[in-house]
Amino acid sequence: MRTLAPDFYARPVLDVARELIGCVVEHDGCSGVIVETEAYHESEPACHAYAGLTPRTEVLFGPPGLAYVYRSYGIHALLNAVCEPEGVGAAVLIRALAPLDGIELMRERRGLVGGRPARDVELCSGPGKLTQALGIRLDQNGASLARGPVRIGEREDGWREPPVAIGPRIGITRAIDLRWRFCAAGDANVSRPRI
DNA sequence: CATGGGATTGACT
DNA sequence: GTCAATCCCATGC
Repeated sequence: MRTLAPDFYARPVLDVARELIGCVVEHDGCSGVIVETEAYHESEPACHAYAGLTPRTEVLFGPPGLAYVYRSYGIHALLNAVCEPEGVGAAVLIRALAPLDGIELMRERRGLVGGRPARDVELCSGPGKLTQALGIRLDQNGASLARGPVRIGEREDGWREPPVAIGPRIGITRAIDLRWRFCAAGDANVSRPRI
């Protein structure tokens, strides 16, 4: 896989969020196609960087192309790609994948869902699910997305990106009017609520 | 130093 | 539809 260079991320976060749809995330024997993203920027209060430069947000303000991984609700690790030039706090949250390789390993990592093994569409259809399925943990915070262990790259098999649907971001309480969520239209792996 | 909220999920009514 | 699980860290006293 040809991984995306830091230049790709050193641009307006909305452009990167849209263009990451259709790219591939790879980690520890598993991979999937990105079908849902959200953009976050220091200028709006739903972004962690809105609070300024703190130990928590240090990576967000760092160079583009790094992984920003943080714990959500005390339980889930959420994967973001740091964007915009160094010094600007912005990132794209990876919210859902279409499973590609290592599906049985993903199923093992996801464990039982409703008392039975997860169906394919339950493996990566949410930001906490996909990190669990790929084995991405907090210790990957600050790592390079070009060099790994978590890598993001372009597909080389001629797959065409579907139309992208746009809507408001999910699960936040502030800046809920911004339509900064991007989904591969009609893809079954997009999390709820669907646009 | 204590407290409280959050970019979620899964189980249950 | 409701609700608990559970951790990091920002905030305030």
